[in-house]
Amino acid sequence: MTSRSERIPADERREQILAAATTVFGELGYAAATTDRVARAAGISQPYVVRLFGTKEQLFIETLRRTLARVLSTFRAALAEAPEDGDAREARLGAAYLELVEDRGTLLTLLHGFMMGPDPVIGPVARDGFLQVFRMLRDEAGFTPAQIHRFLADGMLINTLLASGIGLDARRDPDAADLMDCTFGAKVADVLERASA
Amino acid sequence: MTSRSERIPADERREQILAAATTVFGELGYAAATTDRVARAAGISQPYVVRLFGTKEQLFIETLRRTLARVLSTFRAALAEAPEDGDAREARLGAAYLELVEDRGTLLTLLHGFMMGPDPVIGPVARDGFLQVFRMLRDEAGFTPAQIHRFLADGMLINTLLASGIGLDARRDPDAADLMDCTFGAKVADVLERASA
DNA sequence: GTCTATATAGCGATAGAC
DNA sequence: GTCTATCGCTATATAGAC
Repeated sequence: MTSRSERIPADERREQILAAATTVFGELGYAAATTDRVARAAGISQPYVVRLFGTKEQLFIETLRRTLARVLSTFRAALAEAPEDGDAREARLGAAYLELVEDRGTLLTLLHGFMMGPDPVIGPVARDGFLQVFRMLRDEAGFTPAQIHRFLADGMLINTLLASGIGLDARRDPDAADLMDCTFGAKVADVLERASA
Repeated sequence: MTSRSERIPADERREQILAAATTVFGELGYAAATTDRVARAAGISQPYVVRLFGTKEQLFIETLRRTLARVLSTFRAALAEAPEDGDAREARLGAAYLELVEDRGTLLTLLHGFMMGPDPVIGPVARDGFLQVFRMLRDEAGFTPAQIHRFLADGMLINTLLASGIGLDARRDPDAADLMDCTFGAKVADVLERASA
């Protein structure tokens, strides 16, 4: 536990920072997150974060790209071991989505990116990411339009429930518990509740 | 076009500011929005905005409350003129949601509120708003759990598409157009596209 | 590869005049 | 009821030492 950080290869350090950034951006969003909080989460100084990524904006964009890559590779891994049957593939991808919920920061960073549509530089990057997911569902998963609709809509609802932290109220508030139950059933509600902690 | 604003009753002025704030917060989110931008949008000075609402945080909370009230009253108006049949009521509420899309700021401010779950003061307010919508669907609209699920999931997907501004790409990018089409069909895609401008 | 020190800018909030 | 002036804080980014 030295105050000065150990000397580490830049590549590895970048990865540590991106992991920390995923948590911080996911929690607070782009504007409210500070490079200093990312630095602390990564155990280094604030100027060094800026040094390695140029600007906060660049750091966010690379974080977005990283989270998107993680999402796509998780889906592709799920598809690789899924049967040909359409319904079974849909169920398998749904399960893959729940795996992603466990990481929390990944889905929340992505959602915060989508919310930045009006930003002239981040907006286009986020939209491109959205389209990559869409193309994967259409071309690689072979989903029908109805399946694509369901998958994206359910995904966005899960994202929002996760972001709002309603899962935390579920223990105290019967309505909150009922909401979680109505929308995704007890099993998924449980995953969301744990991920909200 | 005087540089100094006209003298107006505080109640009216508050309403102007809240309307401006709905646009600004919806566009930029809580953290990126500034009280100065809200002031300019309302045609008054920045300190006066703070004077009338105390803090930026309070302004956001009141804006959130106002947007929620608008959403609930729009839904209730739709239900009042809807038949008893469950499917027809669902369709009528869906149409009401599309009316809300026209205003853009309303739904986006609400969504930005949901994203602030971790914030110790705004988070609880946002979650409470979410639960109010849920209770309305369950107790007043009489929706089944499956209907509640569909309605909320579709709503969140619409919100996200709206926030990301993907509708704007649809003219240039065939995939973006296909995405809008797959998820909600040509008619809704058109509403979303116009609202993104 | 990493830090300390600091320049610089933007924003929320206060004071006080009109 | 509304403004101008301004304080004080926070945050990004730079400079330069080690």
